[in-house]
Amino acid sequence: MFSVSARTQYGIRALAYLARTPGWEAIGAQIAEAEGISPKYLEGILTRLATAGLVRSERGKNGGYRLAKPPGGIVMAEVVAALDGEVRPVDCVDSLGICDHDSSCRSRRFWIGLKFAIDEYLGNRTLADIIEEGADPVSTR
Amino acid sequence: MFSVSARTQYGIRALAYLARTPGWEAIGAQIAEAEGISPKYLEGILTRLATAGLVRSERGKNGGYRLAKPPGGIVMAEVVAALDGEVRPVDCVDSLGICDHDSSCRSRRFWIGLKFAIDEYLGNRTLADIIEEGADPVSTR
DNA sequence: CTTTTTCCTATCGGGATAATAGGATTATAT
DNA sequence: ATATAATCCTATTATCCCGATAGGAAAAAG
Repeated sequence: MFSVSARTQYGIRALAYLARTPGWEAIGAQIAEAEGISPKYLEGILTRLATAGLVRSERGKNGGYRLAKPPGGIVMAEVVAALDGEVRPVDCVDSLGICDHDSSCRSRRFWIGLKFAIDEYLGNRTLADIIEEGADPVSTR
Repeated sequence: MFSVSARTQYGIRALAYLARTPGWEAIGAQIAEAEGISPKYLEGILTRLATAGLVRSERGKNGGYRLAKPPGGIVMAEVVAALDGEVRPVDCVDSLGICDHDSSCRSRRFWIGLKFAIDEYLGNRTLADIIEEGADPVSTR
């Protein structure tokens, strides 16, 4: 339940690799090789991350990918949204009129509450929390 | 992302129906009819809920299903686990040795943290929170 | 012993995911 | 210019899971 796609896991690995790399830049093949990800599949992942503004890409010789911001500015909620879409336990979380029991639906509020809980967690962690050594992420709050 | 299966949504509807029913008992066909769920598919759902001890079933004439406990005792975390399994963002949350970067893996802790956040939310809501009218669930805590 | 109900097993179609392939585009360097 | 090295784009495939369906077996009541 609530399992994360390989795409998202690959994406986080790629971002973490970039964050560890001098200048935060590398070429796709290099990331794929180092992280053991299918190069062609990784391409699509990096494209999504670039579209979301988390990564910058440059084509042609001497091209490659680099983090668009420092790791502390890359919020995990954005990463997840870029790769697997917004957190949406049920379809009616953001659009009404899907079922006939409209806005008084109790379970809808239940799922919206879950969405908030997840979004709050993901919104308060950054790539820096993932790559840094030491205590648990944001344990100091 | 993090979408809930139709199975779980159906299951919650069925539980809510039982909770609203006098004596908390009804037959499968009746629930399916009232909630607009495929009867045969609902069978499997109710079987799962019965196996998990959330619902009691009785076969034969005058048989049917009933809640095994009062709605306030049916924790949503159990419901979700019975229908879609435990919350497990990544496979390595409860078993090590899946990847080679064992227990020092930072992203593993990240996902475990997310699991805890979800489990805490689901563990603090019951069926009673879903069926009752009024304010948001557990807003009084 | 008939009826009513849950239980068990098997199958099927659709959709998404992960992966692969081939080429088109862009930019650098020589 | 031209070769090279990289991202970008589009399409295809294989596989798995889910939602749904079907047919019957088992059990309990009357």
